[in-house]
Amino acid sequence: MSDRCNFSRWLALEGLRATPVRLAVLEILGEAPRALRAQEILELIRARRRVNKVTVYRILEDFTRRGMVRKLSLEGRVNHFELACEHHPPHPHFQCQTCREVQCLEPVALNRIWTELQGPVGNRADHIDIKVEGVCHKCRDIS
Amino acid sequence: MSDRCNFSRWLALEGLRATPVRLAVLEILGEAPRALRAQEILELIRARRRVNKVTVYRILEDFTRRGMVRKLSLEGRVNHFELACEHHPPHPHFQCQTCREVQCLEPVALNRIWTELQGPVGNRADHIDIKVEGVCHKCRDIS
DNA sequence: TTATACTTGCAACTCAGTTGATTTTCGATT
DNA sequence: AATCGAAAATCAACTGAGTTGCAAGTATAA
Ligand SMILES: [Mn+2]
Ligand SMILES: [Mn+2]
Ligand SMILES: [Zn+2]
Ligand SMILES: [Zn+2]
Repeated sequence: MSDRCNFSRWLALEGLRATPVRLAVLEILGEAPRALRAQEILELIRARRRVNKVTVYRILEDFTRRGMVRKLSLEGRVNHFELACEHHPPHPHFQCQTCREVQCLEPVALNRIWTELQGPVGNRADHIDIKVEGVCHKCRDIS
Repeated sequence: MSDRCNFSRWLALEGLRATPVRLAVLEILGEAPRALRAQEILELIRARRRVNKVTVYRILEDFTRRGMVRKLSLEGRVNHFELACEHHPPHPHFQCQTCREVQCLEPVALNRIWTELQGPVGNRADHIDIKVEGVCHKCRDIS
């Protein structure tokens, strides 16, 4: 996924130095087949280099503010992160109620329900998050 | 909202005693015009009686497991709760990115996109959560 | 009344995430 | 090459929503 992104160039465009930790965060998110928790990202970086958790949290927060990364609040207390590059448009997510694993679903057209979701007159809707909950195929096989 | 619910009877149907704290949780959620955080519920109960936070958290967890209450993961670390009685069918929510306030939106028909959201073959989708983010009318007026 | 299960309270804990201060690194300037 | 200032990383300590285990209280059943 998104192997086509030039992360060094992307950071330069944002006015950020292409430090090893920043590049590691982007590469790990770019290779991930699903949204990752901060702790998973931390452990994956630590497989290649020594790093403090605060650094990773601050980078993820900064990337989120800049819109380079999407922060997903799928369940309380633990956030998931995914790349928000041009190759990863927003899309719905599936979370299994048994194993808590998260899947990325294909983008859906929301044109028809978008206007219904604007809410009371005067609100400005910027984007829609869709989360589907259920039981994944792996957990269904077990039971 | 849902003044028509007989909470004592509902608890009896669930095989639960109609204790003062349980009734207070249901009454507060029934009167709330929006989803509430656990801490807000706690403070509203404390306006009428002494209560320990653990009791409220345990009641909310129990109600959620039984499907009497919906737990919303709108943003990391803080859950919101709302009544899931017959008068409150599931519906989308709006959260303002400025003041973080949550609004309940009208239910929308999802028939059309439901099948698209089933995901990879084999998953069983049970329900869909829709969260709209943006800026509420109050915060728009200010800026 | 006594036994039992249910409910609440208390204190201590967990853990993802945050804060502030300090040190290190890097790129520019001399 | 040495110096300097800003950006980046580190460290320890903290925050706070939610949890756990156990003791104490309360209602129901026998
Ligand atoms: Mn995704
Ligand atoms: Mn609602
Ligand atoms: Zn699963
Ligand atoms: Zn607002």
